[in-house]
Amino acid sequence: MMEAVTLAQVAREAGVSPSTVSRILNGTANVTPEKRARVESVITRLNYRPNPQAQALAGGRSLTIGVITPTLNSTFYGEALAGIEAALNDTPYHPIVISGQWRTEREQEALDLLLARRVDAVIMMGGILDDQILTHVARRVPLIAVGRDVRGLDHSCIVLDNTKAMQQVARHLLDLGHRQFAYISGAERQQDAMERRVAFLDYLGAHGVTVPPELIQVGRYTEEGGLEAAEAILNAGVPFTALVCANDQMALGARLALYRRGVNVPGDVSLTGFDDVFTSSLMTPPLTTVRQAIYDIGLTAAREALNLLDGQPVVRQVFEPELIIRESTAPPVRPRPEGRARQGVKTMSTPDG
Amino acid sequence: MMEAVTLAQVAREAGVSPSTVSRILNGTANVTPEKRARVESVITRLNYRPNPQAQALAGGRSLTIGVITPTLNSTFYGEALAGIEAALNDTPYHPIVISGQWRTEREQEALDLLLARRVDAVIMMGGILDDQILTHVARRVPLIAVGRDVRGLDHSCIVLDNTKAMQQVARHLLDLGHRQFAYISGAERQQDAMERRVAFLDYLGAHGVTVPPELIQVGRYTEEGGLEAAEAILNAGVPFTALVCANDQMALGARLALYRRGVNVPGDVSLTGFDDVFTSSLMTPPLTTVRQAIYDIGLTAAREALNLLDGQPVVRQVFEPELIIRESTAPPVRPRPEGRARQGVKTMSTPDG
DNA sequence: ACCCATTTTGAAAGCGCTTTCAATTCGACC
DNA sequence: GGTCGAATTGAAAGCGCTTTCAAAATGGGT
Repeated sequence: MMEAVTLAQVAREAGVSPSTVSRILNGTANVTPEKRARVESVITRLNYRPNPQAQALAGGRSLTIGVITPTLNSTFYGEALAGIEAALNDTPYHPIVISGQWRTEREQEALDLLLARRVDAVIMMGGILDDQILTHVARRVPLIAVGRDVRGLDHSCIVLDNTKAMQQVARHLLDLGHRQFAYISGAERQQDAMERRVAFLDYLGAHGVTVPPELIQVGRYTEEGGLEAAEAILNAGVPFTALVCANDQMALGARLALYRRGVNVPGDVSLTGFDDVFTSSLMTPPLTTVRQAIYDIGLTAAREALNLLDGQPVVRQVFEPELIIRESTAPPVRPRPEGRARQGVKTMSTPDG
Repeated sequence: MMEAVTLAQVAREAGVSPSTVSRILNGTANVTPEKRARVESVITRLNYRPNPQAQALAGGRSLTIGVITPTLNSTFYGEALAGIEAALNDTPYHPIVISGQWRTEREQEALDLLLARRVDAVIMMGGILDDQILTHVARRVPLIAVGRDVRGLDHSCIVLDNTKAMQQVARHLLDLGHRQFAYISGAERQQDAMERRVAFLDYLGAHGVTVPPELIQVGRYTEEGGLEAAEAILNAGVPFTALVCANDQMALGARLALYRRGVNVPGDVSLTGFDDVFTSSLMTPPLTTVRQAIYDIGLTAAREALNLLDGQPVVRQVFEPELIIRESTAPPVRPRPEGRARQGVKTMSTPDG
């Protein structure tokens, strides 16, 4: 709808060859200051902006970085995206985001699409695609994995120390005096879900506490999943004083389940999450959780991707978790006799005293 | 890192000219079935995928659609993005998203970037950029505005009937018996924030109810803003039984402020939001709000953009709001004597209060 | 069988840029 | 002042595709 200015026009206008303009644009070679000034003034006068498609074609680089996120409408991954965007902001690169929907075939499609688009690098956030496929892709294009370990791509992984994180949660609750726990896990095929569950149960075990199998439920990392899992746990009829969730979203769902049963948080049950999604600080009560510096993780991921592109060495990054204690956890106060609760309300009972 | 297959290779392999392959790819002209079959088999055998950059350069279209969203980590806009992604999914087009951060200069940058990237169309979600700038841009590239009216671009706007929506909220609360209201507004420079506030106050006024100015606060559409606004309202010392928020995010913040003051929802105060963000159904208590079919709005926006690209006529779309009554609203039971709220006491409301 | 109007096809010219490669200019030095 | 190496510049060949344009193949009619 409007003729765009081309490099050739700039060159003509400035009385130099296209090559020279290109060199100035890319800093590829020395140019007389006088000519440089001339060209630059023409560029601003004409408001010239190089055509990325042409640059991509001629330069063999698309100047785009593909990002695969599990979902677009999540506060958690959204913040990672914000970090990536910020990191790329003053580089010539640009993110191009596709969601994988937690589905293998969708992730595969996304990957194919990105490769077809000739992205210069790929950032894979989470995801359930096989390590094997990822290592294979990594041979074609620089790849950074976020929130998961990929066998054979150790350097390009950015992960959180899930084990340490869960140990902090467990210790916090143990310190408060809790001995009866329930646990809501993420989808088991996701690596970090496994890590978190194992870390939690092991730590408890090491301190002489075991969790009854009925009180361990899978919540698929979603709010609905957390809600259903919490209901299943409440229905089990086994007493517990602390409910630990493998992420904040499930904690939110669980919170509603507890609310509906009239279970007071943290009065009757202490509740914890994982991630420190922004809205967790606004829950009623604000949620005790483990902070993942997800924005920074996104930032780092993008920077690492750029390093990879530069041929610079990258190194596996492990982010340290930070326990954020808010108001959803408290000592297990009053022992509450079984069956005392209002009608229709399943009750928790007696902490060990 | 791996030699990509080119159209020329396919042509050679299939014993036809590049032009023919191109024609088959784009359906630009008839081709003998026999040749078509031959070429297609070669394409699948070689797993050929056209280079989008080359297509863009030669075809004059970049096959991308620029999307400007206020922020990347919002459930609300995230869902719109999901809708856009879905709509574009089986078209050759692809979204490229930039966030505007509610800042004029940032939005302008985003727009410039998209134009520099030669996007074929632009979808502008919300935003505070001048109508004038947008109409100007719209002359260069097809533009769809979401959630705002742009003077002179009526056809390309997709909006919600904010007035009707707020009237529904007001009526609902009025019907419940509320007469004393407080209101938390969005940032005033945003069009819909104005529309909602005016609609709400006017409707109330028409029914003989006025809202004291101290009970009208601006919350910038953010959670923190909502929290602060609610505190200001509580500090005003003027009694009210219903707190109406111009979006769900502010309602979430306000909820926390109420919780901290020991104000029971909906026992002491009824709370309403706007948007029906996914997590609103999981608040404690689940939030009464107005549903914007934001995913569908995203879907529609993308389709309209495609229509615009096809040169087809587009028409202004007005989405109908739907009041979603949940548990955060109830009749105003006990009149609350001034200043009764317990300092520092946190009470959860229970369902069957 | 022949002619002419259609279809189908291929050759070739770009799209806007980068990047050799070779030519030109410059400056330092003898 | 002339020579040589280094620095600067321009011509031209692509990058992988689309799209005229004209040539070749087809087929219907007589």
